[in-house]
Amino acid sequence: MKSDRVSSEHTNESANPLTARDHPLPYSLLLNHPPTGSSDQGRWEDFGISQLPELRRSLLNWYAEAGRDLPWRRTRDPYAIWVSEIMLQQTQVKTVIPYFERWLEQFPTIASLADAEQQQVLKAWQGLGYYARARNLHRAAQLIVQDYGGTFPTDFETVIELPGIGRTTAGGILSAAYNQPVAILDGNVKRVLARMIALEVPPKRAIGLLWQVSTTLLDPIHSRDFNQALMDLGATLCTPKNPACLLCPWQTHCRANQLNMQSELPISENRTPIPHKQIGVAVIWNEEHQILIDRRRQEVLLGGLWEFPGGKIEPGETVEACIQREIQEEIGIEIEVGDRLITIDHAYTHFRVTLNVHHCRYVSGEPQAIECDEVRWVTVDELDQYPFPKANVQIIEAIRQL
DNA sequence: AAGTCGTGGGT
DNA sequence: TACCCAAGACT
Repeated sequence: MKSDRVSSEHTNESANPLTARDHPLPYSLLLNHPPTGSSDQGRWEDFGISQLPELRRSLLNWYAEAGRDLPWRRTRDPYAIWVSEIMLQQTQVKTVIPYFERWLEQFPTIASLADAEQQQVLKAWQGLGYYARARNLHRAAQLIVQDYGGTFPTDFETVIELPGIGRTTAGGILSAAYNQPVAILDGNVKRVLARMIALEVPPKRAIGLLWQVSTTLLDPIHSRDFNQALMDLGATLCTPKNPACLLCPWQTHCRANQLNMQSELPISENRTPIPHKQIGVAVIWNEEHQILIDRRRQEVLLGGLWEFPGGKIEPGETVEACIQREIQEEIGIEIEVGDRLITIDHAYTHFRVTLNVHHCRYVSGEPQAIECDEVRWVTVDELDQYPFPKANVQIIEAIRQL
């Protein structure tokens, strides 16, 4: 276990002045039972001054025993911690670790990242998803070099202005790198706190309240460890399904556990069904046995990545007709649509697609970047050098197996 | 201020 | 299978 678990370079208690009693919870947000008599233990209002030391102590003690040993916890380099925080957005720890290790070898400093080409950066990010994170990380590195001499800033107001860094990520970086008492509210913390106070609305509907709770609970001395501990608690014990309440340091303080409602909380929003789109995709061969690929525009889904051109199949349209039309509209060339290469089903967050991929033969015209940033003829061996989204990597694999 | 933005893991 | 969810930010 780490020896520096309890650190104290930052001792500014006044930075965390809020107490629960300064911000009483509206009764409407509490789950059953009015706050009357002596039977109202566990209400959020009761996490006042007297409760806070015990809550903080018990969590920190648990963390010292059960906290995870993660690569980015072995450093205080704000750049490395920043990279980890960005990669970890909406992404599981297990997925991030290999990307994180490779990233720091390839881009060991802010300056080295700032100097890199965007294509290099996206290639290193390939497979992680949410590619705006990589584009913003790259842009922010260049801003830090330009405006702050390549040194990561230390004040919250400056950090949160950087592209890709919101309130939670700023708090995560500043507490982890400098032990500053800045609260966080990520998915883990939302779930833990929603259960602690038995929040009776979906966390999305009570963001302000949850920030208050996180800020109030935060240990002003051991801020780094406290925030890390809170996230570990959510990731390892206070899990979405089957939380291990018997092992939880806050078991006796948790209102959800008191009410035996830990499996019902937090309340989730009902989602609207997602659409399913049929897409025609062209693998266009020329007489030199090269393939035509295009680079997607920066702002759109998968912005900056390369793809095999194509588009949505209109109602009543055949796959072949769609491909021929899309290539004429988007690239400005004539092709002949041939055999089917592969069919790929892929699920994004807000829709599903079926890629109907066909071999095509180039016929005439000069390829133009009409609805993309760039088009290029490449050999099969050169495809590796370009960043592609996952569904297109599957197409490349199918091509290689020809 | 609801929609948008990827992919992998777990059930 | 299909669905949920993950160290959220941006528009």
